[in-house]
Amino acid sequence: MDIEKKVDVLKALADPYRLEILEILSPEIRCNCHLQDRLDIAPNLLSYHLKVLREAGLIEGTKRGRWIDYSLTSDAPEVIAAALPERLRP
Amino acid sequence: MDIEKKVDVLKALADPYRLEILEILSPEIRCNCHLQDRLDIAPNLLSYHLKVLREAGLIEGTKRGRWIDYSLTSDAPEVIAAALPERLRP
DNA sequence: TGAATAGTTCAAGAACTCTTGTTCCAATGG
DNA sequence: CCATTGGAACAAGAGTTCTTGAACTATTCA
Repeated sequence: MDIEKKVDVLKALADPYRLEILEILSPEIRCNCHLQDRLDIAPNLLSYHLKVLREAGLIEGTKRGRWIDYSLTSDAPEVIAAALPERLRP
Repeated sequence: MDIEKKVDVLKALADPYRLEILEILSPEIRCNCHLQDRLDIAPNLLSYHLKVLREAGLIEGTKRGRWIDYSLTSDAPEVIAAALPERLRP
């Protein structure tokens, strides 16, 4: 993974809303509406943060009628591990 | 670890210079002058980035005459692990 | 079909971080 | 002691990112 990409992933993680979204999504798939209920955040702002996470390759969404089900990507843990300095991976 | 502190740690990681500093320091202690040689960066800017890493608890420096030896803190790996979403720790 | 709703996208401003230039402090060595 | 050197601290500007408000698209349901 090149350094630009590493920085993108780490920047995507480095925000309170986005960390909380990842915590919510980490045990299970959740629709956007569920995130909306839990986060006390404007809809368009939630949308923005979801986009940042999507572009970093950490989450993905599949449309279901009016809603979108978001989940972690299967390789999110690897993506995060690869972004950390080599000898500092926990 | 509270969420503000997690964000601070992740922000500290999310910069190309700082990632490189951590890579350089991860196998061994290095004086500031060595970092200066390797990084092609203004001295005061290096100083700024070292300060960010220091305040995040990832590195520490001990003065040796005119130079400062920087090293990773012993709990840097734990600090990083604690900053990541619980189920996403690699 | 047409109104209402869920979500996204765009643009502008606020807030923050990075970078640069300058100044300051402490240690070295003549 | 005084000039020099390495590093840190501060302030101002540039560049990013976050937040807000408005407009837009797609789906649902009367």
